[in-house]
Amino acid sequence: MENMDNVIEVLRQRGLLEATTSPALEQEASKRQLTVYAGFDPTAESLQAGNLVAIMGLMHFQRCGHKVVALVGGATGMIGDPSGKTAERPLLDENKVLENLAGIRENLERFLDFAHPTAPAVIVNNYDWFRQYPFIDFLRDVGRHFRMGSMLGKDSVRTRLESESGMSFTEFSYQLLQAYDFLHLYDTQGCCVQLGGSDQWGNITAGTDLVRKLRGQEVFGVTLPLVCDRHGQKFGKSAGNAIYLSDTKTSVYDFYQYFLRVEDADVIRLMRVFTLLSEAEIDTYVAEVETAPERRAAQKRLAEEITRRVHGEEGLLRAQQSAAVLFGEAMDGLDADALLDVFADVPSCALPYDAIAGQSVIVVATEAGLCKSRSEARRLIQNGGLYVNNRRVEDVDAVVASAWIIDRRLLVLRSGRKRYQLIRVM
RNA sequence: GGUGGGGUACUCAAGUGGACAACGAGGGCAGACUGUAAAUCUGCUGGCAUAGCCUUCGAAGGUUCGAAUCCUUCCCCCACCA
Repeated sequence: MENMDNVIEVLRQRGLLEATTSPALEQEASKRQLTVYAGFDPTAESLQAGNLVAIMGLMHFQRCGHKVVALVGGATGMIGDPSGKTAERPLLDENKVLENLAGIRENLERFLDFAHPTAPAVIVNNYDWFRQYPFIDFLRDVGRHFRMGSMLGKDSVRTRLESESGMSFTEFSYQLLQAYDFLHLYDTQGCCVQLGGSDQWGNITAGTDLVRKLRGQEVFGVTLPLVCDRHGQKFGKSAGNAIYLSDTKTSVYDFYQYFLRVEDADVIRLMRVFTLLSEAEIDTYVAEVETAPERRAAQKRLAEEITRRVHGEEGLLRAQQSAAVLFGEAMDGLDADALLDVFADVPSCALPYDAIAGQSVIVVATEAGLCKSRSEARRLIQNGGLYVNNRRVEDVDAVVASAWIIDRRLLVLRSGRKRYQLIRVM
């Protein structure tokens, strides 16, 4: 073990511990190497910032010398977890799940060591053990051990039954599937801890109960707090869109910017949760936020740490360069080559020259994807929020002059103070 | 299967024959102020060739000069009963 710290204590210090099923877990954690698992839904080809909490949880376990298993819910993802949701969601099909699995593995490799000599991380897909499990057998082997009383008592079930939309049997069965996951991992991997968000409590205890009944062994559950901003909004959403870990879904630039824009009131807590910085170091940022909040030193460090972790040193550097140019000195002196280089990760699109020069700004902004519709572009200009090459567009009927196109190759559009969209001329 | 209630825009939620592209709230976007922060104030928030036109109120038909509103059938949800 590279690090003999007690993982439960570490989680507690970092504000990552919500609850455990038993205080005995803390003693176990310092006595022996445990195997812990956390589940991830393969709803997209990439995990989201919201998944970072669970990922960090696993990472701390591994750093404290424990074995970690990332379970990708190929089967359960086809069902849909009702926890924390007010409505059933669309079911995934099998091929899509397998596709997504590959992307999720890439995300996780940034945080977990899959080649560790004594405590390697592994990924499993629960579709592998559910695919061939006949329904009747499952009901006889597993279903028998679930009592209606406790199933109906779960928060996730109760709130849904009380809601207007109700709940389908499919969703109701979800807790059996997740409980069986735990049993399966206990049998095959010796897994004795499940990690999850606080909304997973019901599903986790379903698993610990099942293992106790069938194997007579105590296994543990750990829940992590739901990370919200100070307004109670779930972390990891920007304008309603999720922030993804893959640069194909969320550009490195946007990813970096998301963390850079974190409020003062949230930044320290997020640092504890999402970085490995020591408490002493974080303390220096506490002082910074107190005395010189306008420097945004803590935000910069947070964005730096997490972007480096997810996108590597290269990605971080480009995101920082882009930010320096866009929000710092004017871009006037720079030619297209320099700009394109610096803005490699800023959202951009490519359009033919004729689709830009001589076209109205409204059309170009829409074609470039900055605005969803021409009406929206028109409104944006009327509100004084549309910029071309950092110059505000005053006239709704303005036309893009060919002279605006930098080196005949690049046009910089901006909505408001901070949303940029580059157009590369083909 | 029966009875009753319900399905309206991103969400919640008004509207029960014309003044409805549809009140209000939240969210979102933009402007001012700032520190790429928060709070506050202001404007916008279906589409388009924007003083006009087109498409939308679960779906499809119908009545009417005119429907989110009335009728018919169908789909889905909720509650109680069986």
